[in-house]
Amino acid sequence: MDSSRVFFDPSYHTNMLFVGNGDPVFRGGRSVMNMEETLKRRPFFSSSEELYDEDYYDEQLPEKKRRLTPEQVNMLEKSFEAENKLEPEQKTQLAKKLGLQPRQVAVWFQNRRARWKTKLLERDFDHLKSSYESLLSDVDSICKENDKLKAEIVSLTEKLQTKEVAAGGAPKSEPLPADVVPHVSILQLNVKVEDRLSSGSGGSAVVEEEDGPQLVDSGDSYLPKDDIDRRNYFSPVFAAAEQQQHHPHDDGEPLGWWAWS
DNA sequence: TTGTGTTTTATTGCCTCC
DNA sequence: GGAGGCAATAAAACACAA
Repeated sequence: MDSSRVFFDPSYHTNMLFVGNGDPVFRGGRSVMNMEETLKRRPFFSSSEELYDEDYYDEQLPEKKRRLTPEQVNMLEKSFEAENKLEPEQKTQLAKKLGLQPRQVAVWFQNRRARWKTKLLERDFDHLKSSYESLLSDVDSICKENDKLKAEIVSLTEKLQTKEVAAGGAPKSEPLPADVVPHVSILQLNVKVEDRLSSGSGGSAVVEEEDGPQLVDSGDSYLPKDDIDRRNYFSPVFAAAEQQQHHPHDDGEPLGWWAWS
């Protein structure tokens, strides 16, 4: 066999290519080539029919991975942008056009969908995290406001009592029981948070997106919209709010929702 | 140059759909 | 049951700091 012969391993279902001595055509380095260079250095790319030519096969040699050229990737990206799933006919056409095996095109799309999904999940994570942080900051300011109002109530009650005593006679009004005030504030908090979730501006982009649950590239998300009570996502916030009511000066990091198991 | 972390290409095994 | 999708994973290719 000609030692300079280029072939690929059919058992691998790819066009992994090696010269006859078993060395890959481009060993090491950064094999970023344009199509012209590719065709010069990869005779197997010159005709897609050759990819199916049994004479090109040699089953005994090891296989190596081969990166796609920027041109191939560009074309695949464009196809993916148009439609992220491949019809069989489109797969065959694309494979022919790019000088690849249909299997490679399918694999590329599969991996591309996986990368896309990862990106979406990362974005959802970021949105939820910032939404959570923003809610937490609301909780903080509401708690402060609550403390202020409680102090005001105490002060006004005292003033009232003083006036009643000064006017002669026993005070008619009793101070509010201490546990009443926190309940009021939690109620306020829930109302306010719900307002944020349902209002059109200022809150998380995730919960406010108008798209349905299906995954469409611009503005889609893995977060369900209508079918799940949104408060389920934020229930730990409410719990945190209540906890903060009871232990408002606890030090240390709040336990983020992303830390749940 | 080399060690190491990341990205890309490809396989495997399981699942669903027709 | 075959085709195609996905998750998990392997391993080559690549990037980059030391």
